[in-house]
Formats: sequence, structure tokens, C-alpha cells
Amino acid sequence: MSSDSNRPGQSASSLDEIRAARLQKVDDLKQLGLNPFAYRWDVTANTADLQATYADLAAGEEVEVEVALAGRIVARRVFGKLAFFSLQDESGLIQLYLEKATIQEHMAATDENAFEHLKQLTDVGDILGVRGTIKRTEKGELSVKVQEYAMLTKALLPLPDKWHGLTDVAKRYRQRYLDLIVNPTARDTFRKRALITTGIRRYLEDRGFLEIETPVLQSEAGGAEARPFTTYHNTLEMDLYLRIATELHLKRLVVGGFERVFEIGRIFRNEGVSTRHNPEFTSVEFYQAYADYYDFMDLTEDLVATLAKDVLGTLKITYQGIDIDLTPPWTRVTMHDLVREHTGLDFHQFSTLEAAKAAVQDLKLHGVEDCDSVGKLLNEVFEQKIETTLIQPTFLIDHPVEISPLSKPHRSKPGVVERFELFVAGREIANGFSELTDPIDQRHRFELQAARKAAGDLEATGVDEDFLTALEHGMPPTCGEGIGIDRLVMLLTDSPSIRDVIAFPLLKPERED
RNA sequence: GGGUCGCUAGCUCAGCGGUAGAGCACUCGGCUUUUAACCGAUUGGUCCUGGGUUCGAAUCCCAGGCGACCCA
Repeated sequence: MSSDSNRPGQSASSLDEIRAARLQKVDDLKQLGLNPFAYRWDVTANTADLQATYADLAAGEEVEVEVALAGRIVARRVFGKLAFFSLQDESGLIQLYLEKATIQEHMAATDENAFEHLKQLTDVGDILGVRGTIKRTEKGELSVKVQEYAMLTKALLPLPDKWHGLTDVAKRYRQRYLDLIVNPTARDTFRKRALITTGIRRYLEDRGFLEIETPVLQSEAGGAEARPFTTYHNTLEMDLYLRIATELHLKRLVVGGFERVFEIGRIFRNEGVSTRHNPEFTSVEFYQAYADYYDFMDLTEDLVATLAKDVLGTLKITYQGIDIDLTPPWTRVTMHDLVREHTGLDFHQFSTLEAAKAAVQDLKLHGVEDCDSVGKLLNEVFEQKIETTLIQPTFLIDHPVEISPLSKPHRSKPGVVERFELFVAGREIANGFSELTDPIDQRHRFELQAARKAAGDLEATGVDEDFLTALEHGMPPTCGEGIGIDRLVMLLTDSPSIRDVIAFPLLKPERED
């Protein structure tokens, strides 16, 4: 533990006084022969189960059943010979009914002043173990009538305000443990995140998908358009990149004969931070041989609906005040049709980039000059004018080939690929396509990327010769998809910021001075 | 990258040129039915940092730090 001056945002003296008072209590406990940092406690119950089991117990009634539980004191209401604490464990809250006569009777052998010591030596924030019976108080609060207690961990620092809680968002992220202690919705979000992640894993495994881990450190970062983080391997004397997608390695596994593979894993992109972007985030990518993008749109509908039902119990959700119905099937619309509906512009009719640029002038788009193809311009129109309007779940399909370097050409429509992106609440949640299996075409697409990279495009990737060699050995027709788990969790937990669903989001360190 | 807003006690906030405040928490005293307990008393501050203006700066100005939101 560093000195107090290292603790950010906390000026010294007052906090030091609180801390000093608690350190004195640590000493007092030791003087009494009690360990303020105990080793264990036999726990036989949790608060949520007790609340459920005794939900019908009438006010004033007691049950002579012994329970033992442990948790953090989050509130104290102390009288002369009676006290009420609120004890919080992972499952919830319960009141402790702490009566002097009862406690001193049961603890006489170990501490004849146990009740006085309880009043003097415990604080909000301490971890307490208790044993006792069940009683619903005359005012109707289900309680554990404590016979014995033990300090399990003495907290030296105070918790945030019991009523206002912790609202400073920077502090919530920097000291997430405080957020978790005082904000039940934060706990609930991470619980749901875990259910969603395991739900995805179970769903895929139930359908024969095998989870295989692929490298994070790569000599060529591919599979997406994004700036990678760069690192260096000392003994190999080479630059390495943190992966920006799991795509190209999972597809190598399909070449190798695994017909259904997936990976849930951390992805790293060296890009801006916002309410929708964290430099490291979690995706699930999955690949199924002999399937196409129609199969995966069906699968995606079923997967997301299954998760919503299992985790939330409903397909009708609310995101930031907007009602969203996840009931399949979802709208499927081509990018060309959607742009035509919104702008009246039919991008099939533009034979040259110049003609397309002239046509979009009235839309006042940003970055038109950087667009080097009609397909890219079409995508810009979508992203800048339409994306945020796709509130109900919508599959945007059949993207231009120029923005889809790993997708198989559409079987009947020239210039577009068999690709879909899922949008909900105005945000991209998933991206999938019939995988390009033609190594000649794939080499051509890579070379176009490499040319852009050579021209200074930091998001363009180079030619991955190793992957091309794999493709030349033959990859079966395959569909692949990636889902942004963070954004899916945001959607299903009604979280406005990606930082609300990442336990420890990236933050700039606070300045030391 | 641009703009707007914020940063004052452990927490939540007020104060906006003239002695740094409130509620809760903490400390002490009282209290056997509280649940934001109550009653009484006492504490607690590098007003984010550094410059500047001024007789005087938490307050006005400049620069920086961190954050939030919006735009790109």
C-alpha cells in the first residue's frame, strides 16, 4: 500500500482521521484477541435465499432455525441496547437484528461485552460474519436475529455516501469495486454480461461448434479494417501486432477440417475511445462450413432471441427509453435499397465515382473526397445518414465488394457480396458473410488493400501470404460471423456507455503530483 | 481533431470578487423497532494544478491535467 498522497482526489487530513480511527479499532480488536482480518466463516445461507424462503413470514414472527451468513455492513442504525445493520452479500441484502441481551448471552464465553464492542468497533464497510435465527421485525423487515458475530475484515476507508451513492463517473470506472458495492445496477450488469457470454458459448457448443483459441500476437494483423497496437518480440527481433479480429485464424481451422469453430476473445484496436468504443473489447466469431449467409441470419435471430429470453425473460426490451422488439424474423434490406429509400439515390446507376460524388453533394457528407470507390461512397451515405435510424433489429445485406475484402461475391448480383450487418438501436451489433474461398480473388482483394496501405491508409492491411496459402489448399464453402459482445451487452442491459459493461475500461492515468 | 460543460470536506452538492458552507459519513454523549433512524455536541479543506489581473481570487483571465456530453 502506498502512502496517502498517492490516492487520487482525496485531500489528506480528514480522510486520514477516518483511517486513523479505524486503525485504532483494528488495534482494539487485536487487544481483545480478535482478528480484524479473519481467515474464514462457515456460511450456510445467502440473503436472497433467505428473503425468498421467508417471504411470507408475518411481522413479529420468529423462526428457530439457525443460519450463518457473511457480508458487508452497508448501513448501521444503532440504539442503546439494540442495533439494526444492513448486511449485503453477493445475492442481496438482509437486515441484522442485533439485540444486546441475545448477543451477550450467546457470546459470554468469548467476549462478555460483545454488544458494546459491536457498537464501538464496527463501521459501515466492514465485512461481518453472523450466526442467528430468523425474525421478521414488528415493522415488517425480515432480519437475522444475531446470536454471534465476528469481524471478518475491518475496512480502513469509508464507503461513498449511503444515499447519493457514487455518481462521479470517473471514480466509478477507476474504483469499480466501490461502484459494485454501492450500485446494484452495476452488479446486475456484470452478472448479465457473464450470463450472455456463457449463453453464447452454450448455444454454439450445443450446435456442435468447437471453441479454439487463436493467437493474440500476430505478425500480420488482418481480418478487419482497423489500426493495430504494435509490440515487439525481443529475441525474435520482430514487430508483432495485437489482433484486430480472430477471423483469419479461425478460417485456417476450417481449412484444417474443423467444420464448426468459434472463439470468444479479446480484440484490440488502436483507435479512439468513446461511449461505443474501448481499445480492447470482446467479440465472438464463429464459422460453419457448408453454410451461407442466409443460414447465419437465421442463426443470429435465434441466438439473440435465445439470449434475451434466457437473461431478461423477454424479447421486448427498452434501450435508453426506446422500445425494441427482438422477436424474429427481422427486416432484411440491401444497402442499395435502403439508401434509395432514404435519399432517392440509386447507386446501381452510377457508373463512375465522379457521377456518384456529384449525386451526393446535397447530402453534405463528410470525407467524400477520401472515397476512392462508388461502394465506399455508398457506405458513407449509409453510415452518416441512415445507420442511427435503424432502431428495430435490421439486417443490412449485400454490401459493395469494395468495403468487404473477405466476403464471397453475391451469387447473382454483380458488384456486391453476400454479407449482412445487424443493426439494433442505431448501432452495429454483428457482421457476417459467406466467406470468400477463392484464393485468386482473395489475393486480388488483399493487393488492393496493400496498395491503400502503401498509400498511407493506416487501417488497411497487407497481403497475408500464409492465409492465402491456406486458402489455396481449399476451404469449404463457409459462413462466418462476428458479434460485438460489449455492444450486445449494452443493448440487453440498457447501458448507455461501453464503459458500463467493461469492468475496467481504459482510462488515462490520473496525473501524479 | 473541434465545441460545450464539470472538477470545492470521505460522499452528494451550494457558494461565483470581501473571514470556505450544508446534508450525509466520521468522533463523542443519549436512546430496545430502526430501515436516508432520531436528539445533542464536536470535528473535518493544497476550493484539480501552475501562472496572471486585483488592495483582495474558490469566484475573473491564460495555460495545463482529468472527466462528461455533442460534433467530426
